[in-house]
Amino acid sequence: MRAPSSGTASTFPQPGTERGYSRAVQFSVKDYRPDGEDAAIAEQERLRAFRRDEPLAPPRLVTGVDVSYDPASERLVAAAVTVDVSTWDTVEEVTRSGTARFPYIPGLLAFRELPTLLEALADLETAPDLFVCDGHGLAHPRAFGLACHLGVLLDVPAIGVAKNAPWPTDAPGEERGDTAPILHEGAEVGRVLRTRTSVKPVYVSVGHRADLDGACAAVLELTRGTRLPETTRRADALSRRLLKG
DNA sequence: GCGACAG
DNA sequence: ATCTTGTCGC
Repeated sequence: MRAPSSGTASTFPQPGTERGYSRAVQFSVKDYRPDGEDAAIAEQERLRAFRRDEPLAPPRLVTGVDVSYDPASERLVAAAVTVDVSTWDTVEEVTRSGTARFPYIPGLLAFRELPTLLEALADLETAPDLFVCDGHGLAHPRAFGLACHLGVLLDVPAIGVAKNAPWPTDAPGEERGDTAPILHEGAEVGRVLRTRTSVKPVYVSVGHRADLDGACAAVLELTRGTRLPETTRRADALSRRLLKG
């Protein structure tokens, strides 16, 4: 499917059409901020048509993204860390500091974090095989969480790994690797995945250009002895270190 | 009306 | 998201 012709006065980016800002992600956006909650929801529903499913091959370069926030200053710091899964080395880091211009509203997290995050990602020099987001993808009330949003705007493979459930789910078994489905109207839109035996599971869902089996396999690969993916941990550490330090 | 609600 | 250290257990 192609981007819709902009006959209206939409200032929103057309997926996959932006060029020149970054060699890696080829996307630019100065101020991606809908005017209110209804407009934000409409934007999610507009972009949802561009989301695609694709088999995800075992990735070598994986980029974890995360955003830290300081309520006092209303300052955001976004970080992205690319890890070479074959060596466990960090091969690239980018960060960006910004100001919160959209409130945190459950279901609309992307509008708060994406502007700063996209600016950080524009500095990436190497395109990874997969982006791992700190939040949901398809396991979202409108089936368009942060991982879908980021994936579609940049037209890159992306998955969501959240620390909390989007809605009540069954619990997986206690062993690492055990899963339970995240169901929405009978369809499996994500998976509760136990990444460490007897430790609270994570919530995995596809964002864009990935499949759930491949997503879960990648997450298990990235969680050797930790609950959260190594990519997420490094991005989190980097963003909060910059926020404070 | 009230509470819950990815980060 | 953030406020916050050590501590118990595998």
